[in-house]
Amino acid sequence: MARAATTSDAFNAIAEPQRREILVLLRGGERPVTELARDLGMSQPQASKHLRVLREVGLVRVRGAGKQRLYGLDPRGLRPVHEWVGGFEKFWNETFDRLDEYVRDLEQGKAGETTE
Amino acid sequence: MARAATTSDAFNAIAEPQRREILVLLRGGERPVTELARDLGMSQPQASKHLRVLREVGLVRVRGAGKQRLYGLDPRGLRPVHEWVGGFEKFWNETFDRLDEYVRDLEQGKAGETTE
DNA sequence: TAGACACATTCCGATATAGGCATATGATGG
DNA sequence: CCATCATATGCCTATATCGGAATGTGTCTA
Repeated sequence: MARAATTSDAFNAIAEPQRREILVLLRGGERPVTELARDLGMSQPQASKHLRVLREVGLVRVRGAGKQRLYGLDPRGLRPVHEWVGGFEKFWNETFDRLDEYVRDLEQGKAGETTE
Repeated sequence: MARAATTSDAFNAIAEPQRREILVLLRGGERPVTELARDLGMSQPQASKHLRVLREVGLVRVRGAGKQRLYGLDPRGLRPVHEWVGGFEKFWNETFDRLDEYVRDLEQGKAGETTE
């Protein structure tokens, strides 16, 4: 079995840096494909392909505007990711002291061990 | 060019569901490989491989404890992900009304368009 | 030192990329 | 209807998986 499809969920979709950049750009408002491609220094086909993936996982919406197709953000798709990661937040805030101590223990190896 | 390595960063590492499950389990404390494998219904080699990836991106630490190797969470590696996704948070809270309106526009297509 | 137990690594096969390039599809204006 | 501009898709190559099976490495303990 190979790696899961990038279209399987938002986690896979945002694993690709260029797709993340697209999403960031779209925070500024809707944009046509060509503009995205130019601003991100990628080919138009690549931009279209990335946008297809983002569309399939529901992170982006399209609407036609004359000849152009304007892509806009649909950030709701990121909620699952935000929530999942949020489940770890307390580990680097609230409990930061204990965490540091904990990691230090791991590094030194309470039973003698390399952190690697 | 193929897809980026799963070890390239946390985003890629957590794209795999089983690795996310491992991290969730580790929130409860350190665990040896076999236990993780058993609890997640995967083979020991698979568990080891996933743990290797998580280790390489710094999401997990190991320490030897006798025959066993205890894996523990290092949630700091998730901060970049949390922060990146957090940049979109306002889009589904603060501005939720405007967002809904916005998405509705996209769906109907101000210029007549299918959302697809 | 040998045997057992815990874990890591290697080899294999099947698959899904990301990117480049060429080309098809779509909508607009004349 | 045709030329044009904006996008989408198809084809191809190289690569990095994920999973299974077998095997290597490391660490006790008798």
